[in-house]
Amino acid sequence: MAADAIEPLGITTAEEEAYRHIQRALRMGRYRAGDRLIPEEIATEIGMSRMPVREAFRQLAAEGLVVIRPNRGCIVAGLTLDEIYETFEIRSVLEGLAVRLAMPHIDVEVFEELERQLDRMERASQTGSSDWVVRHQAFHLQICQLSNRPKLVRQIASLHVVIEPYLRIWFDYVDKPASARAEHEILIEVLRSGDAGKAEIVMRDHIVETAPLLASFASPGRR
Amino acid sequence: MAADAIEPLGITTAEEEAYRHIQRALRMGRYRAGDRLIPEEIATEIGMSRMPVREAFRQLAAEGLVVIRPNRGCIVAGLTLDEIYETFEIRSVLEGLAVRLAMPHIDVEVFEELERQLDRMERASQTGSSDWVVRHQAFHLQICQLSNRPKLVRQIASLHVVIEPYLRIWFDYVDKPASARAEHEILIEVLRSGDAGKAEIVMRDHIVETAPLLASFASPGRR
DNA sequence: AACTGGATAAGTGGATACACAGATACGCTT
DNA sequence: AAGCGTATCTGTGTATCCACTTATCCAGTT
Repeated sequence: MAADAIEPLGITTAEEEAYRHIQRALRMGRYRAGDRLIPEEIATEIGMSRMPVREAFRQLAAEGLVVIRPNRGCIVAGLTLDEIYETFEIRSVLEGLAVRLAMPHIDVEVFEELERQLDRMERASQTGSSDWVVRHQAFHLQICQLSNRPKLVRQIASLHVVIEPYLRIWFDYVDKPASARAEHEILIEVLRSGDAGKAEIVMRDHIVETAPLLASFASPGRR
Repeated sequence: MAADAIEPLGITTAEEEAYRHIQRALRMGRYRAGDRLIPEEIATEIGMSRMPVREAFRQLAAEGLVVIRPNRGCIVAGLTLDEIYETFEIRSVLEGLAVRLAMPHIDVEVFEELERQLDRMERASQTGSSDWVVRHQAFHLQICQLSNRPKLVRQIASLHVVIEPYLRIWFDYVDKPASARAEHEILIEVLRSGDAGKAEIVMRDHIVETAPLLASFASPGRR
């Protein structure tokens, strides 16, 4: 099929495309919290009608990236300070669980891969905020995925997306990957120890401790 | 306005109505896993067009209650045994977190209310499975809400909905509210102790321990 | 001058009709 | 009987229209 040549892997429905398009924009912080997302506008931007865009809105709303108010359209969700904390709290227990469950599936190759990830993270930190945030997420998800719990990983990934714009801002202001490297080395260290319970605690602490640092900076607009 | 008299609180858009309608049916176990949900059918059932139904599907899919496969429509999501376990694992850490954060907000009135809830649960257990499951969820959510973390409570509630049909089947087969009462009394007891860390552990154990009991019964169809 | 009220404009939510593509099922050919 | 092609069905996307809510603005009133 000719279509196959153009889109090699995966069927790209219009709704999927709209979803990806808007999500990318939100992750990159292109919109600010409270901005209205006009279906008409986005539809013409991607070259489709309003319906798939509306359906993409629903999906994004379910993930907490936007808020749909009846008859008043779709606005970009902004996290209050409390909500940022809350998100990190939730992340901490979910990723803590993930790392505990991952422990039995960890072998030597994993550590090599994680070290490589850390190197990539450090290199990316010199390139710019975007790359570092992406690599940082990849590092965390890499560990979580070893738990072999698809739904759990999915929820964690979803939370990462929600806080991504805030992480970017944070990075741009403080440029703090130096200590980040050390912190993540500690994570790998506890994985090496083989103590699942301890790993869970370390992961939880690691996550909640970064929350106040991040929250101390102005969030990209409030509700 | 006359409309106010008919619908006293909250604007009920058609999409909202479709969502509630389908969700209720799914919670009650009216459909079995793998059943196809035909937009046309449901639309005429509630008296609206297919469009709001389609959007309701999206929302339900985001919550994991249904699965939308491209060009192949919407089917009721079934949980495999592994997925039931996984859901309980996630619930355990989230509700554990909730109860830990709830601890500072607990006072005397709370215990009175929780005891009343337990009584209602026990009375409901004689009425039938439906009532007991609802009361049981209410009891858990009551505690979680004290954490004052809206997003966290929302996620927990969403997980409750997903496992609700399985809880109903479980109840119908074993009728075990007797030991359930004792277990939940223990929960209240640890809340009284004021030890947040201990409460978290007790809640986590309470939840994961019920999973294997529930999973030992046939789930309502598989994927 | 500030506040309230209504008129008007804009945008969302929903209905309907239609075109297209993928999936399933059936029947045909070999 | 197995493989293949076709037919039909259904889901997805587009276009258009309408109703209703919300938002804006201007004028009138106090």
